[in-house]
Amino acid sequence: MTIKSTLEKVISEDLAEIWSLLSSEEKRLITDNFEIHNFKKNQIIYAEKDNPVYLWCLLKGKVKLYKDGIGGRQQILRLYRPIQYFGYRAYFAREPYVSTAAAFEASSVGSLPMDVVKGMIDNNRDLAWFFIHELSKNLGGSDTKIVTLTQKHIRGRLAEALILLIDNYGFEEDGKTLKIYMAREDVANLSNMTTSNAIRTLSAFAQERIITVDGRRIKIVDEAKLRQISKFG
Amino acid sequence: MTIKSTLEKVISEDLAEIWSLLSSEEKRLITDNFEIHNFKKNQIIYAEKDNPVYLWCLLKGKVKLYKDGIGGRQQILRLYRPIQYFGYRAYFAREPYVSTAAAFEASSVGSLPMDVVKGMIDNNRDLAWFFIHELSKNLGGSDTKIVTLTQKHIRGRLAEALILLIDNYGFEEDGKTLKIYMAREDVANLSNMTTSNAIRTLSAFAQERIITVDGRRIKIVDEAKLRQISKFG
DNA sequence: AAACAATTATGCTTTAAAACATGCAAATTT
DNA sequence: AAATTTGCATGTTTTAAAGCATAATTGTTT
Repeated sequence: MTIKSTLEKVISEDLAEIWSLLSSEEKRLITDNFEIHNFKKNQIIYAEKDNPVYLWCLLKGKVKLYKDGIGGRQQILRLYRPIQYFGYRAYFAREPYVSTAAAFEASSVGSLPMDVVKGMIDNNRDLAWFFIHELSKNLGGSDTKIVTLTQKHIRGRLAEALILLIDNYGFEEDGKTLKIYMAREDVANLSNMTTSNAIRTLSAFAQERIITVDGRRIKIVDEAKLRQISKFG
Repeated sequence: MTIKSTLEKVISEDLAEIWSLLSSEEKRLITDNFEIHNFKKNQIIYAEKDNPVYLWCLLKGKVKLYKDGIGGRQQILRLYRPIQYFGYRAYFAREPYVSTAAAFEASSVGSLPMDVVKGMIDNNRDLAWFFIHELSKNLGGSDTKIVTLTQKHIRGRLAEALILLIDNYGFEEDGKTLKIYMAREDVANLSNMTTSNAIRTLSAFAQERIITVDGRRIKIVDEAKLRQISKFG
C-alpha cells in the first residue's frame, strides 16, 4: 500500500482533528514528508534519552508510553489509539525524551519531522492551539495521576486503570468486553503494583462479580461499582 | 504603590522572559488589564474545581500548587518563584482547575484575564511558543514525578524534594541554607509521606551529616550525598 | 505572664503491599 | 510428542511506611 493511499484511507475512516486545521498547501507539505512505519508487538518506537526528531501519528494499533523505574519496574504513563499524535513534548521542551514509546500490538505509525511541524505552527495559529490544548490536557492528567497513584490503594488504582482502558479503547460489540487484551504485567505497570497484586486484585474483582476474566479477555460487569471503588473503596 | 510603578520595579529587577516577547502595544494592553493582589501566608489564590479566568504572575513571595487527596492529604505538585506564570493550564485545557494555588508566604501576584492572553497568543507566535515550551517542560516534570513518587523509597523522595527546593529557591548568602522555610507538613506533602516520616527522615539525614536542621532552617551540608540518595539510596 | 494552640520529636503498633516460593496451564520450540 | 519457556494463580513471609499515642518545644492569644 502506498503512503498516499494509506493516508487517505485512514483519513477517510476517521478524520483526525488536526487535519481539518490545515491548508491544502500544508497538507501537501505533510504528504511529502510523511513516512509510514510498521512496528511489531512490543517494538520500541523511541526510547528515553533519545533526542526527539519526529512527530508520530498512530494510524493503526495501540501504543503505550512508559517510563522505566526502579528495579526494572515500568510505569505506563499514557495510551494512544488511532488517530493520536505523540512524541512532540520533548522536542517542544528542548530536551531528550523522558519516556519510551512502544507498540502494544502490531501497529502502523506515521512520522513527520518536528522541524516541519515547527514551521507549520509558526504559520498556523490553529495548529499552535491544537498543541497547547493537547499539552494542557495531558498535564492535567499527569498531575491527577500523581495523586491517584500515590494515594489510592491497590483496589482503587486497579479500578481506575480499568476505567482508563474503557475510556481509551472502549468495548467490543457486546458492549462489555474491553477492546484491549494486555498481559497482567501491563495491567500492573498501568496501576503501579506488582504483577502478583494485579492478578490477585483482578481475581478479587471477578469474585465480587464486578468483572469476569477469561485469560486476557476482561468483561466489565458492574461499571458503576468500578467507578465507586476508583473514587475510594 | 501604583500598579504601574510596582510592575516597572519588578520588571527592572528581574526581567520576565515573557515581557521581552511583547510589542509596546501588547505591553500597554497588559498594563491596562493587569491587577495586583496581595495574599497572606497560606491564602488560596484559586481552588480545585474553580473555573480559570486569570493568568497569574507571581511578583513577590512563594506560591505552591497542590492537590487535595485521600484523607486530607495534600500533594504539592509545583512551586513558583518570582517571576513565574501559573493558572493558565486549565483555561487552555477548557476545564476547571484540578489543583489549588496558595501563597506559601505573604505574596504579591498579578492577574491578567486569560481572554486577553488568548487574544495576544493569536497575534504573537513567540507567546504561543512560550506557553508550548512551559507546558512541555511541566509535562515532562510531572511524568517524571509520577515514577519518583511511586517507586522511590522515603529517603530517596525526601532527598529529591530537598534538591527541588535548592533548584527552585536556592541558598541564602552562606551558600548552604535553603532560602525557603517550610513546615514539616509541607515537606511531607512535597515528598509524598506523612509528617512523622518527614520529621524522622530529616533527623536521620541530620544524624548522617547530610544536612543540619535548626527549626525550619535547613542547611545542606553534603549535596553530593543528597543527589546520590535521590538517585537511589 | 499564663493559658492555649500548633508544631516538632520520638517510640510503639499495625498494616498494606512487596518479595518470595511454588504449582499449574498454555504456548512455543525442538 | 517431548521439552522448555512463558504467563497465570495463589499461599506465605517480610518489610516499608502509615497510624497512633504521648511528650516536648515553640508560637500565639488573652
